[in-house]
Amino acid sequence: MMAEELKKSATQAEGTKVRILTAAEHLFTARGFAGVTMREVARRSATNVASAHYHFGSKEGLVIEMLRHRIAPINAERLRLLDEAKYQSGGQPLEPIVIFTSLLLPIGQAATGSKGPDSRFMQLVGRSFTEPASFLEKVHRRLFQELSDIFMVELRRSHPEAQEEDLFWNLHFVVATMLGALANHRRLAPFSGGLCKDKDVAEMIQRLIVFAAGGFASSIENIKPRSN
Amino acid sequence: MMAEELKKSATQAEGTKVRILTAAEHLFTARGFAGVTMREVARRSATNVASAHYHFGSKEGLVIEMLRHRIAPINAERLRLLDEAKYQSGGQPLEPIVIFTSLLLPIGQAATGSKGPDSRFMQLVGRSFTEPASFLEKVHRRLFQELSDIFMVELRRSHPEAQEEDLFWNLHFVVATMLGALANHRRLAPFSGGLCKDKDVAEMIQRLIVFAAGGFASSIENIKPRSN
DNA sequence: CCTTTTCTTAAACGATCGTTTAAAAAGAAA
DNA sequence: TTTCTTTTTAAACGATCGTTTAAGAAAAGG
Repeated sequence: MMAEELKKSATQAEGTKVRILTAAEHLFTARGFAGVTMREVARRSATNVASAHYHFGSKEGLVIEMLRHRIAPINAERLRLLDEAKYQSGGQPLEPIVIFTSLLLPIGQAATGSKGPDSRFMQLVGRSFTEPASFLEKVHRRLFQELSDIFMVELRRSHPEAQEEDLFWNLHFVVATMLGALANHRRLAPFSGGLCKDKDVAEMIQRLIVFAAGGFASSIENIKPRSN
Repeated sequence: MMAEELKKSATQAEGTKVRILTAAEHLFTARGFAGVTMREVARRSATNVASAHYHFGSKEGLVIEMLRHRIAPINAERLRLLDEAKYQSGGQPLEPIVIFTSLLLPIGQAATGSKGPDSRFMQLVGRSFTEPASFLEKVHRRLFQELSDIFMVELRRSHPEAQEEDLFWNLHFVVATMLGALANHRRLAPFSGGLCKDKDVAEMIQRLIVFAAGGFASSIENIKPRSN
């Protein structure tokens, strides 16, 4: 190989990796990690089973890379929105609803991508938290620990008098609400008798932000009333 | 067989069914539906693979029966608490937090069962909503449709002026929060740096009820302010 | 050109899956 | 006991899994 590691290396084989990743994403989304075989991934990406092992080492490696490949841009957008809000507030603590908007909006945008309503990918992300596969814990820590810390700092700035424990619990609940709503939406919507439409993910995100901010405010205030 | 179908039939074989169900619950909880083999269930329950097929027909049948066997009592307790609240209110519409307490408390009690903190079973319930297996949708409808309708009636009585769509969306979010919090707790708690303890499920449920009620109230009021 | 590394492929390996078969064991009814 | 049904068991069936091997094709470097 050439010594210039910095070059994009979009030369060859990179196309194969992307094809495999895309096929894997669609298949894992539809049928789960354990429900998809490497042979199906190979067939859908028009490659070979050994090729996927060559590029990703194992099925686990493929799952990890697929998640990272998709989630990293979403997290980048989250941090961008948060920085933007911090800049606009001019050093003042952010309102919780602004913080949660930065956290929730990008995942909604990702769910309403150009290529149709691929809201099912959100089900895959939610699933990655409930799947028993232990190797996912490392992925989650690598993908979300830093993000969690950064948002926690803003939450603390907006509620300097709150107990650390309460802030954690309620951020925890906000994330759980987001994961639960996005992951379970397709299964929960039918219970509304068709009133919760499957398509309009954007509307759901807006409602979700209001709900999460309301739950957070209610909990913080009920436990330790604001004094300022 | 005898003609008395009403007899409890606790005679024989019933013990085998229970042993298989218990073993299946523990294994499915630890490693998911696709991650557990019928041979493992047979070994753990000290039976034979063919025995499980004799009693439950298939692996799907075993999963369905295991879920029903566990969730049915929880739903019964939910309805009992709701009836009790309705009786005590004397015909007055119930406060949303009372409705949500009836909905959320029983699942917390089930998670703090006598045999140690089997909070992992809640992860299994949450997983059953994100798993791709389509046969689960029928189970969910059978187990939760009636419950959903009953709780929806009480929500409507407590908010007669709200739009049907808004009520559905926010009940939807409450359930999603519950599922998300219970299912993801073990994966989310580490992000708090150990502040969210794994053991105290009861405390989490109490916080969850406050959070859910607050989110619900905030959403309903923001969309259509109460006039009475 | 030739050499070396990177990538792709067909074929096979060993293991394990859900399910079924057929016969023996256990229980209930007579 | 004898007869009939219900339950348990060992063994096997056919299919499919993730992974590896080994050889060839393609690309890169000289």
